[in-house]
Amino acid sequence: MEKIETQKQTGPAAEAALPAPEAELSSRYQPQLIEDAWYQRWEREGLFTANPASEQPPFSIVIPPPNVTGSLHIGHALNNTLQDILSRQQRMQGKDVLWVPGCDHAGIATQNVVERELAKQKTSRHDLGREKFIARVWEWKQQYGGTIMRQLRRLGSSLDWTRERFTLDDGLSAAVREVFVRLYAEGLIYRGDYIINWCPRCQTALSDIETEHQDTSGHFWHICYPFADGTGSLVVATTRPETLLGDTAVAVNPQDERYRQMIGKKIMLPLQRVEIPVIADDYVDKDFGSGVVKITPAHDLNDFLVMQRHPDEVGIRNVMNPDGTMNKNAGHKYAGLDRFECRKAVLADLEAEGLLVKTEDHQHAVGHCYRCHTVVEPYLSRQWFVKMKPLAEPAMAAVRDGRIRFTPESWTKVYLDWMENIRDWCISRQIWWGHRIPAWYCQNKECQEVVVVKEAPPACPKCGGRVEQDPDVLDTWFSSALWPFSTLGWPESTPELQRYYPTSVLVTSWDIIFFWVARMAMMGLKFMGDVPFRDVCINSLVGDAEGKKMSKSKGNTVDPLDLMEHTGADGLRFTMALIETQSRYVAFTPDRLESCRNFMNKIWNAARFVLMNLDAEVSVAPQGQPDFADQWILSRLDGTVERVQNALAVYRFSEAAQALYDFVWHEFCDWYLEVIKARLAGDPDIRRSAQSHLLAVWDETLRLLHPFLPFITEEIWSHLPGKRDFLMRAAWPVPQAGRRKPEVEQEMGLVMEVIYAVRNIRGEMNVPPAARVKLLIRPTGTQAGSLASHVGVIKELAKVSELVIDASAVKPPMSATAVAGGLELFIPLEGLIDLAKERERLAKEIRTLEELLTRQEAKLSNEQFISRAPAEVVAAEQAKREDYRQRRERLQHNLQQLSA
RNA sequence: GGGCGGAUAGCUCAGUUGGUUAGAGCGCCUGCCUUACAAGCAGGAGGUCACAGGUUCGAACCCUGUUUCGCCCACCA
Repeated sequence: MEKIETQKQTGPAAEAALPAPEAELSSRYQPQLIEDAWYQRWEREGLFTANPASEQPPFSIVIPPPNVTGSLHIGHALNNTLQDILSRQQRMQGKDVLWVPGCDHAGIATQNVVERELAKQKTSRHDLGREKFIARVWEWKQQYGGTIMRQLRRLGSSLDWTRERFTLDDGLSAAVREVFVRLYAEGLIYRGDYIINWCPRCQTALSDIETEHQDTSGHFWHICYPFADGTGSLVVATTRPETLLGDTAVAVNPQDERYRQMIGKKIMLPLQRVEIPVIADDYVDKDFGSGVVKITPAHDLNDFLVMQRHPDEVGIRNVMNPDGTMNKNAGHKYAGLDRFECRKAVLADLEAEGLLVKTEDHQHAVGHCYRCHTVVEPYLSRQWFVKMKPLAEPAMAAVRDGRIRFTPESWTKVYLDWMENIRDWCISRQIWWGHRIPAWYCQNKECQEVVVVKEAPPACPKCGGRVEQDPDVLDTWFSSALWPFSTLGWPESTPELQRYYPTSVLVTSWDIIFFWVARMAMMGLKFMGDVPFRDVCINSLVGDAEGKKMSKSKGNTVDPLDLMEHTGADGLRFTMALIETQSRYVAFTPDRLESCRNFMNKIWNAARFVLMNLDAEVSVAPQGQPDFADQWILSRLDGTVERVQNALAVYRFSEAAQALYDFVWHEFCDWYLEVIKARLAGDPDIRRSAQSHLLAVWDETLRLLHPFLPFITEEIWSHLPGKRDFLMRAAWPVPQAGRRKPEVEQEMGLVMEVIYAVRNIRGEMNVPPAARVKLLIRPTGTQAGSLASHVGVIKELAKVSELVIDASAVKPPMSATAVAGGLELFIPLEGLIDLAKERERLAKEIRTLEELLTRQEAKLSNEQFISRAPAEVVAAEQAKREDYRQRRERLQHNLQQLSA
């Protein structure tokens, strides 16, 4: 109630902005005049709002929350179009639909954006301090954060805006703390010193999957490590010579005969002039390189693990600052140098000392920050981690036993493979924008208690000392992992949570299966005891015309808002549906968009035709018996309903869109509308019957189209006769067995064949379009009877002046001939016919038939085929051969006659 | 190193358990401003489905291998 009141206040202004529906459709399709208005009407009427108290079965989707920093790109357009198609279809099918909108705070990304703003103003987050900086980000969020949500409205997304969420909302933040505290209590969250991926530019830890490995051509430097006692040396190879400064051991394989004697000896580490031991560890592959590995525990994961296995022999020396420069442990000569500068300096110095044995080119994968693409440094630091194995087990089971089902199915393996090899998740980030880790440390040096609780404790519960909260925040994906239940009110037991969890389907792209889908599965099972979604529909990534991934840096992006400006939201939506074929990448090409815009125009014009041929009093209830053409189109429509329904049920959006396109354009417009014109111009009774059936078919077609094309269909619908509620809440069509008429479709097929054949002759013979021709049909079988009732249609659509059907007809001398479905067609073309041309045309047709016949004979002379193929297949092939034979004979006969 | 996906018309792509003359959009050619639509209508050309084997009565589709393009994962310094 309250909501409606507030809306009324803004009502008059909004109302004034809406154009009053006109009696007729404008002669041109102008989407920009109708789309925003309809969205406002739907939203004001509460048509997007779910009703937890509803009697209807629920259907729910949570949006993959876009980054607050973002604006709508083509991938969002695709992803949200698909979700909206499903939501609208389900709503029309009587479900109580909840599609939850919202944004992700996108920790590092957003912080980077605001920091760049600050840099422009010659200041920084460090100048501002934590509190002021965070306030600044919130300000920024208030100002720009709504952009993408507005753009989703523009696209027509039927999101329930009364339930919009943001990952930093109070409720969602409470959920984050709840989860953290519970996992910590169970020992599934822990804190420790490990090698993590460190971005020296963002100055934060990253998880493994936030590190993107790129193959890079680098070098392999072989360096001489002399023994301390002067008895020789070992050669080690490295791709990162600057880490030499942090070496605390050299390792060989214990089985390696070459080095067995050296184990336990001391190396005098070059440049650093410190002694380090030679140790033995199985990790060393004796067949790789020299079989000797330098051990740098503070800057390499494997080396760190080696150190842990040899705690008494191997020390640790961190030689780098968080910003990627060398620290004083690196030695005064190198301290302060950037890591890559230091690399050069180290190499130069080794060279000078004659210790650089050789330099090889080397291809290797180098980790880069997924946010800023800086080279990531393996770095020893104290971080928070989630223990993943116990969480992954149930998440794997849920997929294995089908409680979660991927579409396309092939993603299942990707998901499971990753889960099988999962490693603990580093969740702490050294940034400020995000959920602060709910851990407090007692400042009393004697105590040092770590307190992990949901709300800040006033003092240390153990010693009463002062506590300070951990300065770090959580990985953004930690809160995203809770999205399917945190948005529904968890940990409170809300009606929404009861009703809409598990959600029905998750629609997302494959690039975030690990980041998001897998983690939601784990967290949902852990905290809700059930999967977060039943189906995972994986949509494509949209590339450019060359199939390249779109990115701002490549400059090959297209702005969906520009596209909608040009084509309307519906045109873009249809393009998105048509393009989604479940392959990894789909190419966005402007001609595809163009053809969809043309389709919108076709629909608009069909609507105009329908409207201008309806009288105001026409009722939707069909009057009188359906005519042959009505039966045909209803049969085709019914098939289309089934195709679209089946395709959507398995998320084959392209197939569904294609079925709609074909039906509307090539059946409804090309044939039904053309055929019905005569009846609409006929006697009042005939006209009325035609109108009512036309309206019924069009009515249902609009319903079928609506989930794909909500705006244009709603607009057209509103102009149809009769007092009409929103199309958006009309019932979606269902297939009705009684409407399928294979015999009618077959008969219509024959009529179409005749018309095609005549048109072909006209086209090939260059008969002027306006000129009418005579047509003589000689039936051979039983088709004559059925054909007789379609004389009018054939005459009209094939531009025939006079049509004779006669089994004893004789081919008139100067005439063109064709054979269609057991019928022989003669078109007398005295004066018009070009004999040579007709001979050529016939000869070509005969050649085609001859080729087919040869193939057919070969097939049928194969005894294996006759004996082993199913009888109906053999029969069909035989019938085909007969058909080809007859047609060839007729045409040959006619050709001879023509030559005579 | 492991895994995945693609190779079909000039271009971008469909082709759902193997069985009509392999389809669409765009482009191309011919003719049309025919009162819903030139953002359109009618007709047409264009493909040894990457290659080589195999399974089968029958393969674009299933199997094996090859070539080639792309992607994902990975603690060989």
